[in-house]
Amino acid sequence: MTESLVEAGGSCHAPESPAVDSRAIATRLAALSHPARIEILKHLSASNSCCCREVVDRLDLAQSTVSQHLKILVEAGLVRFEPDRQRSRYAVDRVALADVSSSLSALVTSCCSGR
Amino acid sequence: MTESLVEAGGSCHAPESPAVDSRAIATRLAALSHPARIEILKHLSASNSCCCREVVDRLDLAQSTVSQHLKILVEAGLVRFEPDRQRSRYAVDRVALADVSSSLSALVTSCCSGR
DNA sequence: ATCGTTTATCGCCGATGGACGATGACCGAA
DNA sequence: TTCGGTCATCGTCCATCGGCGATAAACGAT
Repeated sequence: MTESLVEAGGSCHAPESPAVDSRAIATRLAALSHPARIEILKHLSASNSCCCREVVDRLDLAQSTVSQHLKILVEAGLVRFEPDRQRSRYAVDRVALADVSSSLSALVTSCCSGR
Repeated sequence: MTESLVEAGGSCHAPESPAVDSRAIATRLAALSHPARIEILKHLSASNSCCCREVVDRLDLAQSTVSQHLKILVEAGLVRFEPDRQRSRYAVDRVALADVSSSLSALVTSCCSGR
């Protein structure tokens, strides 16, 4: 299912090719490291169609703030953006989200079996 | 300002939700959302005993910077700290690390099946 | 046409993060 | 003792984040 980036069993690891790209995973985790964005993700996944306004109604944040958070999530590749006529539609990219999770899982696995 | 996002400790509702605490997971992911800290985790897991100096030698960062990152990881509960006489010993808390991973996994799962 | 709604973006500001050097404390060795 | 090495913390600087209001653009409805 996931890419086999982690060496299994072997204790030799390449010096310059890390099992997980620290910068890549840190960037995506940064997009997730805000409670409002987690809430947004949960709400997006709970309803099929989400416009910005809908999220604004749920969270107690200004519209501009929510729009900013949505933009961060889109730029991180975790949320897909589809400009409807008037209302933008936002939807969780479940594949990308699962990929982040598996990346972190790979990091943890490599940290736990790294010795 | 963000009180309405999460009711901390409140167990009055969320009867079937898998209790994905947005603030808790965001905090721990924040500790992981920096490439230097990911690198530190990888180095800590690769060697059984790691003092601060050892990490400084590998990463191209000042000693004070590395010490700060280590402190952040310790405060997040991801790294255990054991003051030796002269050299502090840092070690990955593999259980805590696995817990973060499973928390994110739970969030992703709830986002993917949350409809 | 105007009005109302939704959205993205801009500017601003306070708070935080991340980097560094300098400093002092601690400890082992000479 | 002194010297060298290690470490945590302090202060400073700069960049970014996170919040808001205001604004303009786009669109539907009237």
